[in-house]
Amino acid sequence: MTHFRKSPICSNCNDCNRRSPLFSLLNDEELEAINKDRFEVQYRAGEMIFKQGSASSHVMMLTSGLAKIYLETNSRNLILKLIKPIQMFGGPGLFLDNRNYYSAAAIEDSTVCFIGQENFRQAVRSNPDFAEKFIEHINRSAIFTFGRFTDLTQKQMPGRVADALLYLSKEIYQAPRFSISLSRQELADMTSLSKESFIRILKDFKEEGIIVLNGDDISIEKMSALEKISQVG
Amino acid sequence: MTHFRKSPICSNCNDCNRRSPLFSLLNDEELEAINKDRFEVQYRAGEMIFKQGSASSHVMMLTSGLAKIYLETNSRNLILKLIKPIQMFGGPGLFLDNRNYYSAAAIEDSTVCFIGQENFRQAVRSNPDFAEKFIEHINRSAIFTFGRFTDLTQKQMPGRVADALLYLSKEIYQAPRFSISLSRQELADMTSLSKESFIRILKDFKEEGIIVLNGDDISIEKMSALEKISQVG
DNA sequence: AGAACTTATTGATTTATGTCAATTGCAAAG
DNA sequence: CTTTGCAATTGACATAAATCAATAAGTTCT
Repeated sequence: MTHFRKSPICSNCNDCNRRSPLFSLLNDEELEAINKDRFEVQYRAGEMIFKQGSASSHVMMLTSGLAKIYLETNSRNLILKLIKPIQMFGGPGLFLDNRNYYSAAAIEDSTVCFIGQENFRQAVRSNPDFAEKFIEHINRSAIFTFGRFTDLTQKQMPGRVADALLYLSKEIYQAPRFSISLSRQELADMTSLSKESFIRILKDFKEEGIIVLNGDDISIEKMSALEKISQVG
Repeated sequence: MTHFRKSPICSNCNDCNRRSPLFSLLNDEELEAINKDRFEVQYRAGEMIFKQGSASSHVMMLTSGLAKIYLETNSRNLILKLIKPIQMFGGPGLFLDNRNYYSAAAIEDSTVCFIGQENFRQAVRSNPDFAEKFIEHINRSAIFTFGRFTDLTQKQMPGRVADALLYLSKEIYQAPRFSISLSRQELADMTSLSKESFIRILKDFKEEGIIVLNGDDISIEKMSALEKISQVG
């Protein structure tokens, strides 16, 4: 009997199995070992999940809500990606020095499932399919980062704002119309722009009829125009 | 009897064993499988090794020379990192869609050893230590990329030029004095600056006595000043 | 050595983007 | 319903960095 509640969405690891291509490769025994140790923590919007530089002892799955993965620098934060259910995060320091190389924070109220590193590691060792799939996952992350890399270093403001909107629409909310739960500052942090600049471009898009904007409600009216802007940079 | 020559530095995989922490974990059998299939290709300075978007069928080791890994975009190239002997490259598309997500080209005359993907994959599957070490390697790359990411998006010109010089001095040439084999354009591509801007900052450093510059010969006179500039950004 | 190229350097100018400051809008607390 | 505080917006201005154009310095070829 514990006072830590498990989220309704994740009563046991079979839920993750159904939703994550990675865990479905585990056999009963491996799964049970992970399931036995795992625990969940609930975060309020805005709360930090872990901080860059701190010790990293678990692999994490976001089971509800929305979180941001971001790099902290002298001056500002740079949001690398958003995490939605059910996605894994917390990886890079694993198998290395067990430290976090980025920070994570909840954007909406969120639930995170913590999987013991040892169990995870054991699964990698004992299950080659799992190991391959995990490598695939890491590589996919690396490729995603490359994309961000070129986008942020080579495109100018309109292209980057378009990228952010397309990312939110296609990857996160999966709809042309959505109510955004990120602040303007966070949107700017996604694009490595100042919030003022981000707002200005957003206003331009609105005036050009590419989007309809009402506070936090955004509707993309001319998807192809936005894609064009993203491509041109 | 083949007309493809093997490089003197890499007569067989034991050389890589001695030099790469990764391959030393393989047993004789795994090593022999890899050794049997591997082949080497020699590149002249400037030649491309593979191109972003093309099919990726091998893991590669640079056994001699110097190469650049770079992302190609509409407008310019962005050098992600340099590869020197003996380092592995060519990874991200493996275990995924077997395509290259960046380009590679020789900066100096170079030799590349190609390791069949299937053999490599088999080693990952059969040898958990190797798998772990490989994951460690990928994670290290990811972390390196994060560093580049923040450097290029957050620092301004002097900080980025300082980063490039420090990287060349500490990681690549491992000396405070070196003769650079990259063109000014390539140096600019490392920092995501125009070549004119890079040259101007280099000139500033020279005038401030931080470096002595003579064509392609660079001597870092005030290492700590350069580190300071790098940190401040 | 000179011609034809390419690469590096420098200067003048334009442009993109950040910063600072003021105002507005909105939500929580009394 | 007002007050208080914070986020969003807008405008004016400053500055970092790119671009364009001209010259200089090397390279390669003959």
